[in-house]
Amino acid sequence: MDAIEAKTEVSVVPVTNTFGALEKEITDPIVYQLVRVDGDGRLVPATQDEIMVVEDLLEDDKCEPKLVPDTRQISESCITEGYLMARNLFQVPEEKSNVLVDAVPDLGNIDAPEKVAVHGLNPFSELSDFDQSVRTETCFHSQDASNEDMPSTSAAGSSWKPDFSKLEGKICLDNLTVKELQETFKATFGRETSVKDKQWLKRRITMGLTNSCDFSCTTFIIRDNVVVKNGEEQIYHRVKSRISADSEDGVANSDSRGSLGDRDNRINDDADLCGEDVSTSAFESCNVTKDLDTEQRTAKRARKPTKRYIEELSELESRESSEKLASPDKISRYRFACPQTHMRPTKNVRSNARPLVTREDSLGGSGIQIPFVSRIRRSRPRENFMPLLKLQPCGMDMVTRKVTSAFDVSGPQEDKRNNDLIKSSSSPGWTQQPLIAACEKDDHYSGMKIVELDNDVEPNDCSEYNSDDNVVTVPTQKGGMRRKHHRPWTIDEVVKLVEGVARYGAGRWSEIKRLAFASCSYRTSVDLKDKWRNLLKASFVQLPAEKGILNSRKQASVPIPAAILRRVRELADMQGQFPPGLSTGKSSGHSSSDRSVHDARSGFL
DNA sequence: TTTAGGG
DNA sequence: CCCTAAA
Repeated sequence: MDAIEAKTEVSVVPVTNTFGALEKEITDPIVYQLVRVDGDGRLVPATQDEIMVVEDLLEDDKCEPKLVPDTRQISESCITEGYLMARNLFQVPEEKSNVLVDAVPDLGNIDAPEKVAVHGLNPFSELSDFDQSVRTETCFHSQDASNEDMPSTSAAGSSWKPDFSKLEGKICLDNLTVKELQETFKATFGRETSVKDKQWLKRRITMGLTNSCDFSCTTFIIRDNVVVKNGEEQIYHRVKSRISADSEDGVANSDSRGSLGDRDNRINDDADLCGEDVSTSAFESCNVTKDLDTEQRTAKRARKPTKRYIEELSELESRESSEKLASPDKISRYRFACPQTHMRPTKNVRSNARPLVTREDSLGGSGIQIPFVSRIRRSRPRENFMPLLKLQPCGMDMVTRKVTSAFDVSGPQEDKRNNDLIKSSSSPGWTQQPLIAACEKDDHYSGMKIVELDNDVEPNDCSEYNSDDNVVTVPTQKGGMRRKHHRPWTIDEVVKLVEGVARYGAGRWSEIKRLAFASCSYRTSVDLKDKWRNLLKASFVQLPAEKGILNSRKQASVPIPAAILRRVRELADMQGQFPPGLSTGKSSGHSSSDRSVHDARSGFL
């Protein structure tokens, strides 16, 4: 199980050559190669897809001194490389700060607070601002910041590692002076800083610690600008107010969501994430033997989904939300079938930021917070969606693909029902259809809204079906991009259609639809036309042999009563319609009785 | 937007 | 059923 899981992980580990280096890092003396940790611990070069995924991750961490998109991934690195975990002692080369700056060029950019302001959407900025106001008295200054400041003896150019083993008790960043913060900064990042901005320093340190592999390998965690030990955190957590706890979670999980928040400027309202999960996750992330349950919980820190993944899922859910508007009770059924996702509105502490909707996606066992991005691209979902996918079959994420296929379960069976013959109105299978259909999406549900009530014709009794008029379409993998769920025609509908044709004439499909099918919103005028065409064909095929054939062959669905077919042909004959190629002598041998009835009725034609 | 016809 | 041209 772990092996399987490991295969899907992508790790960024330092290597000594530039083989496979990401383009982004070409300028960096420290080169990272993207590898995948195989089940047996081997390092497998990453595929192009994985590289793209990681590139996505790196994009958001541009200003990060270290490439730590995910502690879990790093934990793999720890396992693989060993030295990462073993290395506890480190020295800050005080006079080598320039070298280090070179080694981590981006760090120079973040030195100035203004630079952060440019990036602006830093989750920690909100957190620290926020935390200050809710800071509790339990935060005490038990350590001198100089404890973190190590003597510097390391050689030039050697990779620097922070020493968290020196951390004992708690350190409340809020209580530190600027100087202490600067020293803490140095201990954390291994370089000096001249920034006087306490806020910025705290943010930086918090972020650095949170994103640090070495730190996550310790039993320390960060809570509310306070570095605490794992055990003590429990006690600490108890005295925290609820609202504060929310923000804490945001901090503790920021390595998995920080980049998201970075972009979206939000704070997660992680009400259901208990403190225990948070406190243990950091420790367990470096545990080699992880049972599945642990995996699930630590999955909170799983890798950030790709943009495309976010987009695709959001598109699905945007349709879900649309459907919610159209029919509130539909959503519950949909949920029943697809309980894995749920929307979660979150409030933003910042006044200048709009509330952002995220949802927790537990697909693939990873409860990743995914921002809900609404696609403003088009009013209607792209129709030629599948052709695009065909051009790029790898377009969808695996997870997304699973989602789509889940919607698609009814696809193969569809063809069985997809015949021109009409089911009897008492078809028992249909009443259960909505359960399946509820899981599918409809772009044309707008048709349901337009229910015209000028039903001056007859009391349409297709009402037994329009109670749940699921006009649903489903994006299919192959073939058509989306297909309306085949809705078998009932005899009632056929009769209405025939009568409608008789009254208004074949071709007036709009009229017939509006007047005779007012309550059957799922039948479009085109549907009527198509059905009539089929009826016509059927009638002319069956009529020559007529009466004998009707029920002789067992059809999957109930055949159209001969009487109806007869009338169809009469109408067709009368209106000059006849199936092309099947000329049965349009005005020749008819039963005169039928014709007379017909004449009387369609006199206005 | 509706109709007609092909797929 | 879907798509599209044509009106």
